[in-house]
Parts: sequence; structure tokens; C-alpha cells
Amino acid sequence: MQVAAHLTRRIVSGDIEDGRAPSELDISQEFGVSRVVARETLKILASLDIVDVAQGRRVVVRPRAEWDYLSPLLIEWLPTETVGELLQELHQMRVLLEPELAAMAAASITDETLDRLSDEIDRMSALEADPDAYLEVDHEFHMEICRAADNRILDRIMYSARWLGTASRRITNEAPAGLRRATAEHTEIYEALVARDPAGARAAMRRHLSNNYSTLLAEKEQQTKRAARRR
Amino acid sequence: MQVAAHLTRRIVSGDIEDGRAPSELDISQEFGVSRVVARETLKILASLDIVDVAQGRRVVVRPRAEWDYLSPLLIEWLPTETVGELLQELHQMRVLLEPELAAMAAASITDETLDRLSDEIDRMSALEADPDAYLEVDHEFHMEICRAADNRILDRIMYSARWLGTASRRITNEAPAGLRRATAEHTEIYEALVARDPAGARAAMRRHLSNNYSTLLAEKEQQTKRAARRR
DNA sequence: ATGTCCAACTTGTCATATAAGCTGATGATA
DNA sequence: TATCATCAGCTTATATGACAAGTTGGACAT
Repeated sequence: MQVAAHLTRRIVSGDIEDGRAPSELDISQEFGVSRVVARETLKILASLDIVDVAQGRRVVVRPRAEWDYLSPLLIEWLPTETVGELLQELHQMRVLLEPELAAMAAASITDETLDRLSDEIDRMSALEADPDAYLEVDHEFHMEICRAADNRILDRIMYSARWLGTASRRITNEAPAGLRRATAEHTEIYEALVARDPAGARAAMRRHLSNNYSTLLAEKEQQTKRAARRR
Repeated sequence: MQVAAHLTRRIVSGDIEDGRAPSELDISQEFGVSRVVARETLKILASLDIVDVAQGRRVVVRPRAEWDYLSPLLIEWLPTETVGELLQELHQMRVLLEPELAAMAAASITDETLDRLSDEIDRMSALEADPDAYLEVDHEFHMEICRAADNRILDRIMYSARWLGTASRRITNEAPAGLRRATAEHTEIYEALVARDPAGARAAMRRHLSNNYSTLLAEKEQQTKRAARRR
């Protein structure tokens, strides 16, 4: 997997010229691994639509627009600027899906799921000093709701977005105050679910996402300013 | 890839007992291929979250709920009933995303894209006697709009749903009348886009999806009846 | 009954060889 | 000169045999 990471970095950085990716032999020599490993690496990149591989033909890098921007391997090496753009696009998606997921969940959620959500809120409020750990439980909370909505397609979509979510930590340096606010909003969502109130859950989720995004934008602006000052 | 298909079929059918998948050696013997091929097969299934593979441990089948139901390899072997459920869930997703995508596209669509859409409508109206070919252009039409909305995440999501869309052909046996209606609706969407009218595009897309789904449900019901009569 | 250790099994990697498919250049033909 | 068939040299695909590295369950000693 280290080979895949390095190769991805080289491709993302535009190091490899006009669509021609290194062949299996090139990779195995450059990274000092066997052809088997080089081959598997290329297959991984192919599954992410980063390259095309076919018998007899050289491996070619596919147009950037067709890459799988939800893959952690790719996100890892994207420039911060691109990640910022993607987070914006991710937010657009979440606004469209998550409020509705919350409403659907409210109609069919089980007591066990509610218990788990309650647990996670407790854990989050205990972790407000540790943003990374907080974020992890945060994701689990959102996925739990998604799962409760009982739609495998939507579940899969939200699931595949998880890595981009963690990449947001590269942008925002969530302050404890923001996390306290988030916990309060999670509680609101939770209470609407307990009441089996779809409209309430939808509204609470919408508020939560909107606030989240404001924080992200504010953080990004601060970063830009800091960067400008450093220049 | 044939090996992957066969193995997927066996796993989907529940043929393999309680989480224990065949090892690399089992596969290479059963299918008469080398260990290299068996290994790549398992890696593919692992990338779809169908199995877990780790050094030293046997390969295990993961819980069905965590499988990637958007993968063509998996969809291919799912029982018709499950595919029907998934199409329902897919519709839920499309209703949430596509009207908004159409609205976004209306705000930023280029003349070249409009030309391509116009082309595709022409092609579709010429293909109303050939449902399979029609469906292909249909997808291209929807993806074109998605691309025009300029959101890589949403684009990727709609793209990964394309295989499930083609699987709908296993359920619905679209009648020419339905296709004629679809062409009319596509034209409505197109005209709203030409007018750069987000609200109009959103409404037209919503109508289109709703009608599509009605057709799907009606077809499913007919099939159920036919099946009952056969019994 | 309990804990330690190891043998058997499994996946990960390597090296070498051969099959199968593509591409561009060479050269024959009109 | 222009066009087309052919083929050498690349590439990926697969096979085989060997060893490294990690896991597991049971034998064994305590």
C-alpha cells in the first residue's frame, strides 16, 4: 500500500506527463518491489478510476474529472485547496441528503439505536477537548442515523464520504466552543428522534449542517488571512 | 473476472457457510487457476467490502449490510427481489439529489452542454423502439446534467449508481408508450435548462422521476401477478 | 485448570517463465 | 508517392514454485 500511496502522490502532483503512467516493470524497479506488487498497485489505482489498464496497452492516467474523489488514497495527496473545494461540494451533498435521512430515521428508529445515539452524545461531550476523537464519534453518530433510515444506497453513499469528512481536520481546527455547540445540536436531533418527529429531526439536522458549514468557512477564511500575513 | 463473478454468486447465494470464505488455494483449485488469479479475485471482493482479508487469517465474508450494493459485480448476482428493493432505495436517493442537480445545472450550464443534451433527446426519440439503447442514452442525458452542476462528489455518486440503473431492465420491460412519455419529459427539462430556469428545471426533473417510478411500480406489480398466475 | 509454546495453515512477496495482445516501424506493392 | 500488410518489440495476463510473515488452535508442561 505504500507503493500505491507514493504512486498516487506522483500522479496527483502532475509529475507524470500527459497520460502515460509507469508500467509494471517501471514501478517494480523504481520502488524495488516485485512485479506482483506493482501489478496490484496499478489494479488499486484502476479501481479508483485514476488509471486505465488493459492487456498489451500501456497504463494511462485518466482525466482528473473522472477520478474517485471519495477515496482516502486520493484525498490524502490532493492539495489543500482541492480538499477545501471538495468539502464545499460534500456539504452541498449532505444538505440534500442528511435532513431527509434524519426524517426517515425518525419514522422507523428502534430503541436500541436511540440508546446508542445517547451513548455517543455522552462520549462526545466528554471528548470536547480532543477534536480528533470527537470527530470520530461524530461520524459514528451520523452514520447511526443513516443506518436507521434503512436505505442501503444512501447508507453506502454516506459511508464512502467518511474519509473526506476526516480530511476536514486538515482545514478546520475545531475550537472547543464549536464542539460544545455541536453537542447541543446533536442533542436536539436526538430528542426529535426520540419523539419520532420527522419534521423536527429534519429541521434540527438542517440547522446542525448549516452551523457546521459556517464554522468551516470561518476557519478557511482565518487560514487564508494567516497565510497572507505570513507572506 | 469470471472467477470473481462465480465466487460472488456463491457468496451471494449464501452457499458459503457462516463467514468462512474459501482461501486462495481453495479458489485456485476449484476454478483451476493459479494462486495469482485467486488472490486478485479476493482483492476485488475485498474492495467491495464483501470479504475481509488479512495476513495469516482466513478470508471471511462480511455482513451483507456492509456490502457495496452499487457494484455491478454484486448486483449481477443478487436475487431479483433484492434488486427490486434496491431500485426503490435508488429512487429515494434520486428524488433527493437530481431535482437539485438540475436546478444547479440551470444556473451554470454551457451552450455546448445544451447542444449535447439536444442531441441526446434526438437520439432517444429515434430509439423508442429499442429500450436497451434508449436507456443508455437516457443515462448519458442525466449524467450530462449532473456534470453541468459542477460538483465532483454528487457526480461521482450518480456515476456509481449507473449499474443499478441498467439492472432496472431486469424488472421493467419499458413499453414504447412509456419511452415516448420519457422523451417528452426530457424535453421539458431541457427547455427549462435552456431558459436558465432553476425552479423550472427542478420541477421538471421531479415530475420525470415521479413518473418513472410509477412505471417501475406498475411493472413490478404486473410481474408479481404474472408470477402468481404461473403458480 | 491454566498458561506456554509450537506446528500447521494462511496470506504476502519474490523470481522466473510463458501466453496473449497492442503499437509503431519497416518494407512490399500499386 | 501513397497505401496497406507484416512483424518485432513492447506491454499486460497468467502460471509455477519458493520463501517470509502472521495467526490460530491444540499439545504439553506446570
